[in-house]
Amino acid sequence: MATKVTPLSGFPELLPAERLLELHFLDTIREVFELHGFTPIETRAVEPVERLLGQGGDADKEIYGLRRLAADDEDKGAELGLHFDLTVPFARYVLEHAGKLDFPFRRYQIQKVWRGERPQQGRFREFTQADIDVVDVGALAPHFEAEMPLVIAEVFSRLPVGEFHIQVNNRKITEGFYRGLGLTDNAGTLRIVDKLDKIGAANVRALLVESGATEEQAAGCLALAEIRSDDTSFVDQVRALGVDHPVLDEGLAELAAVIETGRSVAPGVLVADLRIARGLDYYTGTVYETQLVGGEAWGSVCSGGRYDSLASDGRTTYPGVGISIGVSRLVHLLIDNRGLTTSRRTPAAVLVAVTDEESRPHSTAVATALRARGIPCEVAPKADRFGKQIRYADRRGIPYVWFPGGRDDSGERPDQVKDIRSGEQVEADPSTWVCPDADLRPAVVTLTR
RNA sequence: GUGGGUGUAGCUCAGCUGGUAGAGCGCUGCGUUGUGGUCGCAGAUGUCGCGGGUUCAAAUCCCGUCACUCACCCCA
Repeated sequence: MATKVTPLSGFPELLPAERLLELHFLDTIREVFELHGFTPIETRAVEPVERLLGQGGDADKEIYGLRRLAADDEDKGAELGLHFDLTVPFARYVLEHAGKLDFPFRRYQIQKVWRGERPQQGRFREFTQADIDVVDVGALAPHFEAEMPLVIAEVFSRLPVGEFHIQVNNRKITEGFYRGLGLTDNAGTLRIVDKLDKIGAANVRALLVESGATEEQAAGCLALAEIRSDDTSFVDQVRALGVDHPVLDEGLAELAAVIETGRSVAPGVLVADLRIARGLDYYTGTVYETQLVGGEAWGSVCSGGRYDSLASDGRTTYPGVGISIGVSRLVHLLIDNRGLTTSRRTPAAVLVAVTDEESRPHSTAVATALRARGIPCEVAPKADRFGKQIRYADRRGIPYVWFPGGRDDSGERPDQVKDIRSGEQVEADPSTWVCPDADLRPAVVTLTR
């Protein structure tokens, strides 16, 4: 069947060089997560739809349903859906395996997730997230809320992402403030205020009034949303607005603690920003959002928050806090906007040339010797003219070509290896030859355009 | 789901008010009997998204459809 192949919207695929770049990111993320003692798990791709919809029950989460094509109408069973994040499956996992886990339980999880929303720049239907979470039994110590973004900051400091800001807010601040103002539709208000960056203060004010707020209440919401600071001075700024509510007090204290810890451990990374509201609806306290400086149009590349009642079996509640790197969005942003890629489109550092098919075993032996010492290499597929074999390497970005020696009229000739970037060619022995560490793996590079 | 834009060579695109398909890059070969990149010469490649309509004639005009894309919603 010769059907035309076309891309599937929202299901991106990378070419080899970019996939190598993504793997570099994934390797770095995993390494830092493990350095911080997070333990790996993987959950199945599907959950019962009922669980995915959760307590909220709002069906507009754009969940992909799953069913057997051969299933007939009677064959109902549990309805399954692909998970749309890693936190909900994790909460279920904790409940299911609580008896065998050690609390507080720190885990990391790097997997694909699916959302049926309309794709756009940086928004896919299938994408990879890298999550860390900590859950405990009954109560969760607040210092974990400061730890999460600091781990992320360490990940990002090892990746070529440039400058970034992790913005932190606390849902109790907005909720307490709105209630103190006399506004009851917390989620609705938050949603409108969240558009501030996009549509401006005047439009937000108009929308708030349209939704039933008074001019004074709208002004209050905007004033709160304007507040941001990289220290705890935001507390006084909020106090100055003259709104009082016990939930607001709680939120201010919690956020102040997070910012204070952040300041002492990694100055300049965390910013209290009282306008940020995004994130899933199960967050109950601290929420995080991360923007790359210059990449604001792509939205947050890393978000999360604290959830107090996501995992509960009725008797025991396991509160948690977590944060998730949007690996696909981050990598695509850097590829598309900053021309990031890798120095070659294969892991191979060396191409071992083949003189003629009779001597292919010699070339294979060279490759085996190199691999034994951790040097990635491949043997030329065809005993072409050396010019063509060099071009084969050049196309792929392989930096070295190995020429096997042998016997000719002038006697025994040693192996030689050529750096095809500089043209330098030297005699070499496959059991001792080394290349600079920088050449061993594909390097991250920026395309000059 | 709603609204806008776009579908022509592997890629980026040109092709006016209809006259039978082009450029650049890339690719293949040769100059260069085993050492590439530059340069020169030669060459290959298209159901012009799909279906229908108008017409002597459609990539071009009309209708439909599909896909991609941007925005809204929502979010990594």
